[in-house]
Amino acid sequence: MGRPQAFERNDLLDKAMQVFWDKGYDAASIQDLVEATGVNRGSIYHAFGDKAGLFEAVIEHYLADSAVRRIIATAETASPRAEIEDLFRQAVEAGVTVNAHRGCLMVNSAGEGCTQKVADKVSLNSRLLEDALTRLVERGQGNGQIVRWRDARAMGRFLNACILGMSTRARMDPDRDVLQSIADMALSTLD
Amino acid sequence: MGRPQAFERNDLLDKAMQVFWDKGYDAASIQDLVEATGVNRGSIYHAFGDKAGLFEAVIEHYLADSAVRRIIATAETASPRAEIEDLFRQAVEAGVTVNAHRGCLMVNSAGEGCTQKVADKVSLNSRLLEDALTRLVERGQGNGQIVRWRDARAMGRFLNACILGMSTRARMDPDRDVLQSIADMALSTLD
DNA sequence: GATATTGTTGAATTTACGTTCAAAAACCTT
DNA sequence: AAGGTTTTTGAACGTAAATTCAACAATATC
Repeated sequence: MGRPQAFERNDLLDKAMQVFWDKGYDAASIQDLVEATGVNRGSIYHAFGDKAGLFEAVIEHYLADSAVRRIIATAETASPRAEIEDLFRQAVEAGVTVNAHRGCLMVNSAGEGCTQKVADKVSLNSRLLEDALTRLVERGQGNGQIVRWRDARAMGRFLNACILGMSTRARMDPDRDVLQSIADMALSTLD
Repeated sequence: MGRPQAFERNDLLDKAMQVFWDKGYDAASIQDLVEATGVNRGSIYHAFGDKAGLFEAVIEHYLADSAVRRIIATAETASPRAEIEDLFRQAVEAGVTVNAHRGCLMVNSAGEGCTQKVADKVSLNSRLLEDALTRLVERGQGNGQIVRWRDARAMGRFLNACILGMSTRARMDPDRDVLQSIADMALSTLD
C-alpha cells in the first residue's frame, strides 16, 4: 500500500548511469542527476538514501547485464576459445560506440573517489572475471583450443589486464582499428 | 624585480602531486593543497591562476622525469629490448611502491573530470609512448632482439595497452607477483 | 631612500553542493 | 469515506568549496 513510485527504477538507473559515466562520481552533481532523470531530488533521496547509495545501485544495475557477468556465469559451459574471443570483440565494440570517450564504467570507478563499498565491488568483479578467464583458458587447454605451454592463471591475469588496458586506451582515443589490433595481439597469445 | 617567491616551485608541485594522486582532481580541495604544501592560498592562486592551472603544472612536473619521457627520448638510441623490458620493470615497481593503490597519475587523469588541456596532454603523451614503443620494436626487429613476423605498430599499441592495464590492475590490487606475471606475458610476445 | 613591482597574508565573498523537511498527494484497507 | 502508509514536491538548510581582495612586505632600480 501507500503511494506508488512515479518513476521506473530501471529508467532512472539507466539515466543516472549516463551521468556518472560521463562525468565521474565526484563531478556528477545531484542537480545533474535530477535533470537527467526527471525525478525530484527528494524522491531520489527517498529511494536511494544518498548519492553513494544511488551510485551503488547504478553499479549493480550496470553489472547486471554486462559482458563480464556473462563470462563469469558461463565459464564452465561455454566454448572457451569462442567465449574469450567474444569478450574481446565486445571490448572493442564498447570502446567505439556512439557514447565513446567514456571507457568502461567499472574501470573508471576502480579508483575514483567513490565509496569503499563500490571499490570492493569493482575489485571483486575484476577478480571474478580473472578467475573466469583462467578457467576458460584451462578448459581451452584441455580441448586443444588454446596452447598448453602457458600457465592458465597467468593467462587469466594477462587477458584481464588487456581488457583493462583496452578500456583505458579507448577512453583516450576510441579508434576501432587500434582496439582491434590490440585485441588480436592479446588473443594471439592463445596460439 | 619585486618580492621573491617564498616557496620553491618544485617542492610545491611535488607536494601538490601527492594530494592529487591520492585523492584525484575533484576530491582534492584547495585546503588540502594549502595544508600539504604549506603555501598560502593566495600565493597559489597568484602563481597558478586556479586549481586547473595548478593541476596542469603538476602533470607537466610529473611527466618531466617520468619513465615514459625517458622512453620517448631514447627510442632511437637505447638498446630496444632492454629499454622495453625496463619500462615493464618500472611499471611493476610503480604498482607496488609504498604509496600503492594509486596507479599512474597519467592513467588516472586520463578520463577524470579535469581540464580538456590535461586530457589532451595525457592523450598526446600516450601517443608519443606508443610511437616510441613502435620504434623500439622496429629497431629490435632490425637487430634480431625481437621476433620479426609481428607488425611493429601493432606491437607498440599492444605494449602501451599492457602498461595501461597493469596500472589499472595495480590500482585495484597492488600485488607484485601478479603484475610481474602480466609483464612477463606481455614481453613474451617479443619472442 | 623613494618608487615601482611583485609576492604574501588572512579574511571575506560567493557559489554550488549534498541533504533534510514539512506539507500535500496517491494509493490500500476496512 | 476515513485512517494508515508510502511517495512526491519544492523550498530551505547548512556546509564546504573555489576564488577574490585590500592591505602589507620584500626585493630591484634609480
